[in-house]
Amino acid sequence: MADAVRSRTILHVDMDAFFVSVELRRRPELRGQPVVVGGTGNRGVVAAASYEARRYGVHSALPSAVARRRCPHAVFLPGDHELYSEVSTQVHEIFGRYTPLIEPLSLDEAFLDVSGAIRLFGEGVVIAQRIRDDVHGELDLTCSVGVAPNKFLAKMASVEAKPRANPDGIEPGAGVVEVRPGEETTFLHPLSVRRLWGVGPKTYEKLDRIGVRTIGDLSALPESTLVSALGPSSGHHLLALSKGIDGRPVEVERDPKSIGHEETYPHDLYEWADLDREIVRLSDAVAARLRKFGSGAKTLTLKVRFAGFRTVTRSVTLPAGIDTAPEIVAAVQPLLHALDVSPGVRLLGVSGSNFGGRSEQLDLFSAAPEETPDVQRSAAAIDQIREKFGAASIGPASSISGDKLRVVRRGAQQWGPDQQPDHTRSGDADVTNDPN
DNA sequence: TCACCAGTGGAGGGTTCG
DNA sequence: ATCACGAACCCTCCACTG
Repeated sequence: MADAVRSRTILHVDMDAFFVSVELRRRPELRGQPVVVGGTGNRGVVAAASYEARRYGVHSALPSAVARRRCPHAVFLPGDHELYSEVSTQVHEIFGRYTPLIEPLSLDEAFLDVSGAIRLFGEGVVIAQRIRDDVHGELDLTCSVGVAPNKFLAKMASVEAKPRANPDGIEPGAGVVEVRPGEETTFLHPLSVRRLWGVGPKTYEKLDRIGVRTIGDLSALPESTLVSALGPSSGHHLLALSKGIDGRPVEVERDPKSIGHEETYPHDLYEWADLDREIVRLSDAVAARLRKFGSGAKTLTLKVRFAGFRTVTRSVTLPAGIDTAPEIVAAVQPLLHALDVSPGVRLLGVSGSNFGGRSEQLDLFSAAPEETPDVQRSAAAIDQIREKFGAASIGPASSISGDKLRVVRRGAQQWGPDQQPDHTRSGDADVTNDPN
């Protein structure tokens, strides 16, 4: 049983400015320039910034409008999620040469448990360097790698390994940084608590109020103090992290616990006709993904962000899981209609959780086709058509916009509404109904 | 019948992450 | 002076059950 606590070697691999770096492979003339990938519209955000752009204070999640002001001469690119996804798969293929224990964190980050690969390939830092060489040699991309006995420390180490941009210039990074067993506190304690996983602006504020600024400060606190400040779960967890303790395993496959879609509109919506149409679109998208996942959702949640940025959620839980658009609309639409939308709606979202129900029941009792309700049979037909002709080939009639006979789909908009062509003020509800 | 308790699950909001 | 999207997790309140 002592084997259960045998020490591990974990890598955290983080691609450098991933989306931008992928774009630069096909736009080499832009190398060395400030380049920004992300939402191009006024309500979008930055998804990735080149290190040249970071010198001007442009970083991911920054509103595009602010980025444009800080760095007007930057080249702004809309982003190509599908391409990044493909390249990410190629990067993971390289990881797979060294270990099957890969936990993707996002398209550009992953944890690797290489404990079992050391005898074959060498120490953690050796594997880390080989991965960097493979990625650079084969894909023309660079990455930074942290090596440590657990996930948390590996992640912290990879940040230290990264290049840094400041107004004066760009410092190249070390590429690989290792935190060896025994060095945990020396490495961690001088760093700001802000760097801890789970400490955002709000938690930092709370910690700052009780005089905690570095991870060392936090580690010296009695657990009871931290628990009363942050709650039992976070308190316990953060204290462990501050001591370099993190027992979470690298998890290869994690089933999602919710599936949802949300969208920010280029103009606020006021008309029920528009809102209902959007509810149908979002429900249809969620339903399709639920069916693909092979499970119904018992809890459906509606999310509404009003023009003033106030956000509310409303949810219902049904006795059985559902996975078709009409059923989801029926569950979610009344939630929306119970709200006062007169302030204007900036964002709508629909999501399903609490999985279970339909698919399993169908398996259990294997209903005869003629007993299958119409909604489910037509949903299956829709899935087949989309399989053959693409996702945009078919959609609910009520999601077709009035003026153009075209299924309204904006699946590509990942980082906010696209740049709007100067809008024709011809009877568009969201424009003409502005109360002012 | 009442007061209290523990456990559970829903609802709604908030925070954090990439 | 403007703030995406998708998801996970946490907290608090509340109703119900025994």
